[in-house]
Amino acid sequence: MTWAEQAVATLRDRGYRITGPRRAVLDLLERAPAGVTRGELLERLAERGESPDPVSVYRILGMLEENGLAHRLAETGRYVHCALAGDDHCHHHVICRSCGRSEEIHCPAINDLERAVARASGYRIENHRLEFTGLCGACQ
Amino acid sequence: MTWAEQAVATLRDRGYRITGPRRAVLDLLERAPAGVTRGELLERLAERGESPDPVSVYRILGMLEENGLAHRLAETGRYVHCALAGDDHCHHHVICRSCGRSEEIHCPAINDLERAVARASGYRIENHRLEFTGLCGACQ
DNA sequence: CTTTCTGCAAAAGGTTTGCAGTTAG
DNA sequence: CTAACTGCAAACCTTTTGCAGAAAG
Repeated sequence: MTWAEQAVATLRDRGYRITGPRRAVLDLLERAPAGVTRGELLERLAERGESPDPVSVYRILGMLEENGLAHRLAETGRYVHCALAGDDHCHHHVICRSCGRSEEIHCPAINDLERAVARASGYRIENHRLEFTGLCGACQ
Repeated sequence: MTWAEQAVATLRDRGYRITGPRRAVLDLLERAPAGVTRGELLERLAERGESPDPVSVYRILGMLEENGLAHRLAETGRYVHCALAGDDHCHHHVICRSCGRSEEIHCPAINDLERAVARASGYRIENHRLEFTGLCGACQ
């Protein structure tokens, strides 16, 4: 079962309707190892012959983000799909500054860090966002 | 020596000119514990009777960011001033989702994490950005 | 059939660019 | 004095909003 298929199932479960534009965006997100900007998304959709309204693409991306299926990287502004890792879903990415490629990473160590930060700052921590930038294997 | 004074010295060292608008922005950044949006910056400048061109404020914020003196939080889009911690200058913040307040935090543990991530992903890591969100002491 | 989603038009907002005049050093 | 910075005007791009028609379930 591919990521896009799982995403479709998740959305259906939550009462969302599965439309052409939504399928297309999910599919493109799945195929884009470096993520995509909204503009690229529109271009690629056009290449395929599908041309949903730019406004719809906006709304779809927003909806996917709210549902934890997509994430916009702060560093580059590109959208990436998120692994469907249930509740331990979190925002950890490594991003290549040369080719833009990015990977979702798993780092349990962040929890210790979180606890330490909570203690030191007096904040009750609820969420976090972590992005590493550098060069991927191919670009070094 | 206040942060703004140090920042002025740093900029002068690097050949930048110290102008009215630049002083004003540095001063406001120093006084804003929750950071400021560009819009708020303009309002507060107006309240003080100074009214630099919005475009200049843009350019000043950009310049400060390039020089590691200010940082735009991805989570909120607010600008905060960065401690002048020489080369270990990095982007670690805790942000209160209720009042917007934020603190720069120091967490050496990130270096271990960075090494682990580099090993696991094959990327050569050069930089990172870490933001925790939650509730500050006063807002809990 | 009903509710949600899309497409379209238009507005609102944020950011960039180029250039002439001003000012810091 | 001279190079750097500001202010201004305009362009540009991104994002939002409202609404009527289409389509998913």
